[in-house]
Amino acid sequence: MGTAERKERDRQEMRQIILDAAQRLFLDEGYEHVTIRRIADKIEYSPGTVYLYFKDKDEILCALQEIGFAEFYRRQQILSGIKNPAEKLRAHGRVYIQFALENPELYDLMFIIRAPMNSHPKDTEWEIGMRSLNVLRENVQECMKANFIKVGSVDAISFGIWSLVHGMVSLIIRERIPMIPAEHRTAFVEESLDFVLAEILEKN
Amino acid sequence: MGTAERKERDRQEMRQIILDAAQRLFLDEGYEHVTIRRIADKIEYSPGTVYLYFKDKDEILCALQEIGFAEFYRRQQILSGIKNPAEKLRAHGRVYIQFALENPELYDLMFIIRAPMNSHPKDTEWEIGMRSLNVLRENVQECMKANFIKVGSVDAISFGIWSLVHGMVSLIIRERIPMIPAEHRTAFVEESLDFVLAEILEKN
Amino acid sequence: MGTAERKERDRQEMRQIILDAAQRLFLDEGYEHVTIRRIADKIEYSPGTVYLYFKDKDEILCALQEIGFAEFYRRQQILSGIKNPAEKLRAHGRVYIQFALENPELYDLMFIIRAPMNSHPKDTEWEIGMRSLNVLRENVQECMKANFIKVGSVDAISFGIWSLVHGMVSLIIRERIPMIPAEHRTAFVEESLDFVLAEILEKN
Amino acid sequence: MGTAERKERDRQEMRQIILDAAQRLFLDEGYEHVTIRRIADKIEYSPGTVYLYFKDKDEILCALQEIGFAEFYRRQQILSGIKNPAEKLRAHGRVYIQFALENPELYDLMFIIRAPMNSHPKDTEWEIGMRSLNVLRENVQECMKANFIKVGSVDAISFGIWSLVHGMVSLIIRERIPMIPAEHRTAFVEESLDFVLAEILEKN
DNA sequence: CATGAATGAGAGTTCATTCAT
DNA sequence: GATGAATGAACTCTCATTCAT
Repeated sequence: MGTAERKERDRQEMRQIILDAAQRLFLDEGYEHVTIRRIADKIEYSPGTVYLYFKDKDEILCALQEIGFAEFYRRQQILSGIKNPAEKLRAHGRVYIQFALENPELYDLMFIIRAPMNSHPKDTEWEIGMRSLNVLRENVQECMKANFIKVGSVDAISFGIWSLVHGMVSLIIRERIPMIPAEHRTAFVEESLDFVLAEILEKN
Repeated sequence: MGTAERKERDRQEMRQIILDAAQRLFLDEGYEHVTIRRIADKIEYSPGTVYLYFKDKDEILCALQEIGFAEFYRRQQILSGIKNPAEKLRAHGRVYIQFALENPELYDLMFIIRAPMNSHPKDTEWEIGMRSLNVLRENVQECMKANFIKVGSVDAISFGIWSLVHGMVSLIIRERIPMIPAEHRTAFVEESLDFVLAEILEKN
Repeated sequence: MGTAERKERDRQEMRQIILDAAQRLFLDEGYEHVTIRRIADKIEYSPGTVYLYFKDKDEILCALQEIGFAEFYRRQQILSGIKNPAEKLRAHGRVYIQFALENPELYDLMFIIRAPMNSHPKDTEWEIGMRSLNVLRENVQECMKANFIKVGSVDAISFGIWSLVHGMVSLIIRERIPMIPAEHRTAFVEESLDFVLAEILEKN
Repeated sequence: MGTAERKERDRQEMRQIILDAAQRLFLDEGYEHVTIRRIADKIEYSPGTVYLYFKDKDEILCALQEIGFAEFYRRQQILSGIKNPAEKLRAHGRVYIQFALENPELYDLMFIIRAPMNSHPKDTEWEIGMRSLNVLRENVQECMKANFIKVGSVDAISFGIWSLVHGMVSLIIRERIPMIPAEHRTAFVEESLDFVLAEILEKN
């Protein structure tokens, strides 16, 4: 009875092909130019075919978002090996930045794009986003317990740190920092991050 | 030769009228609902007329960006009255946030939107943006001179602070923080900002 | 040669399954939502399969019409138990109305919809419809014989009565009588029917 | 200042051209085949142009309905010259039938089509329809006052008469009476109508 | 026999832009 | 200088139907 399985696998493959095409279009032409037609053209199928695999445009975007969130969460998990919470927080920041700059189009979709969570998700969708935020909150909490951070509320601090890294990568992704040559980007960004985190994390 | 001058002045007036209408539409209906037709309707001219004053839609958006940058710069200038550089930096952050949250669509256009500077100047445009960044850099430099900040490069620190505030407001504007109820927003944001700046600015 | 017979019987069974599903869709979702895909989904076959049993969508609609006519004819037959022709005529009207209001989408298909008998028989089809009309004609004829109706041609009278009930139910089905609240519908319709029939059927 | 007027007149002319094309399409191809694109093709304009004169497809249908209701009402008004209410009622029926058979596509739109009064009208629209119904009700009332009709409620009787004529014409328009050759249609229909009305209207 | 992936045509609608007046 | 009617290309989405497997 491998038939049903094969069918399902084929289906998933086709979904993936569509998602890949959509993602490419994001990179090449930007969010607002991603249309069902263009996706269909890119994969050399008819527009109708896309609808066999995705209910509508939103579903495609949501699927891409989920892929992004899953990958980001996966990267966060690796951090759990780091015992020192301050060190972990610094690594956290670098992981965030690295993820964003390696997958700018996914990051854009997840955190920048004008939310396409019109119809269905809102909950399921963001739950998965919240999961990642919670990992950060826990990290901050550990830092507080270990006295690396002595004042402030967990939420405010977490939001601050998140904003810091989000601000950096979104200025880069949306090309608002022409002053930094591309080749120094990562170094520059990490310097900024290190500076702020160094100030926040007191030597105890 | 007053005729040519008058003509030019009339022309500028009309451009302003169009830009005002466009800006109102931004505020009232959001970026994606701004169409040439709607702008024309609002000023009670025909769509064709708009094209007599602006080459295309992009040119209107760019002009609006400039208006935004000018207004933001104006607000920054007020800060020059504050003598204590640390205090000034804190005020700087609040001014930034206030500007963004009061003019979310304009802010979006200036700092978030996928740049519509496709066919247009790219440089002229950003010069004006850089001017504002420089005001921040100077403020940071003052803080370093006055020993409020003891380590780090001016550029990295400036970028960090900018990223922090940009990150906060852009997460809010693009609705990525469902966890904060709208009424606590400003307080929460300022708490985060104060926390980070307090850590950065050492008591000397 | 039982094989051929079995095949034919299987074929008829499958046709019936498809028609049942189609009819359910009619009732549940209305004419315009009946698509081949939905029918196929409902019976858990593929769209292609439907085409093995029916040439096209029209053929399904025609088959449904026939089912409708058969059911209506069946209901008419029950009337033959009523001996008094005047009484029978009144019952006839009520049966008609009841059938229509109980199966509005089917009735619509049979008597209102722009005929889907485009490519199809036109005659075979309507023969079966005529059969029902003839039952009415006979009833009218009986009434004339029994002196309940004293003047007029059978055809004109039959057409008049048919038009009356068809007019009532089709105004209702196509929602052209906002003035009657739904709960009084049946009562109101029967009042109208009784009035007209009372006038037509003289007390002899 | 005839310019504004001319503009308005041109506009109305274009609307009329569109409406005429739509009406033709109704006749030639039936309601469900009337599409914006086909209308545009027929008048040799682009689809977008149609939207300059009508908000959406519904508005076109509603405009046609209104035209139909207006014309029908106009014809009803002529009846007011007839003093004898019984005679007037008979004329009323003939006017109704004549209007329907002379303008089958309009009639279809007004009374048969699955109501397209989705969004806006419902009220404005049917008010105008009700106006015509009221003319009938008044006629019936006059008949009752003058003792041509001795029993029954005005509403039930009016509904009965309306249903009768509506039933006749809609069976014809939707081609459910293949048994009558087209050339005898009017005569046959009037015979039926006269029969029923004769029974209803007692000689007093 | 049955599948179901794929299509092609077409639905309604929107909008930046042009051009004859 | 201003008009505004008109366009053409684009959009998302639906569906009857076909055909290789």
